[in-house]
Amino acid sequence: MHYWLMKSEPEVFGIDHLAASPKRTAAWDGVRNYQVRNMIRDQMQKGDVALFYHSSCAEPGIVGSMRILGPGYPDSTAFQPRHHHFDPKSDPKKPSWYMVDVQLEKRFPRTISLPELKRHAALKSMLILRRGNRLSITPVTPAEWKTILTLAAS
DNA sequence: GCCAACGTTGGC
DNA sequence: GCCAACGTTGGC
Repeated sequence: MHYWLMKSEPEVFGIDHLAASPKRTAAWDGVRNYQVRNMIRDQMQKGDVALFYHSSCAEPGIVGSMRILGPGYPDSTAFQPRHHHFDPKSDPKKPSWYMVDVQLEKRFPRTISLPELKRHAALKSMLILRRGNRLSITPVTPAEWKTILTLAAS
């Protein structure tokens, strides 16, 4: 079992969108970075859990938690010419990109903001806080996960 | 809107 | 394989 943090812009796909999806479930598609692709394709599995992070918005921070419903599978949006995530170089017989199904577990009662994350010594190694980090999915340690759930409930 | 940081592309 | 140019991310 792995712990993850997954970033999304709330205006594009935020926690409200996931909450409003059928069964609070959606495909996390559109990943177009090889490091992130590798994590989805090679590591994600049913039973993993993930934090939902809002980026590029008024209050960046962690807003909830999700379940990973199964292993990664080919990202079909890469094959659709009119889709804005279309990638003509992705061959359906040898897909370049992968996505994963996620289900909203909990919307936190408050946003754990980026400045708050930075304040906690226990979180100082989080990859999301590393300068220049641009990966939309990053692994989280069990200790970080626990700390964040505690903060969310406080 | 600015800009630092990083990934990708493509000429050589 | 090098590396400059370019595009994207994301906080501020």
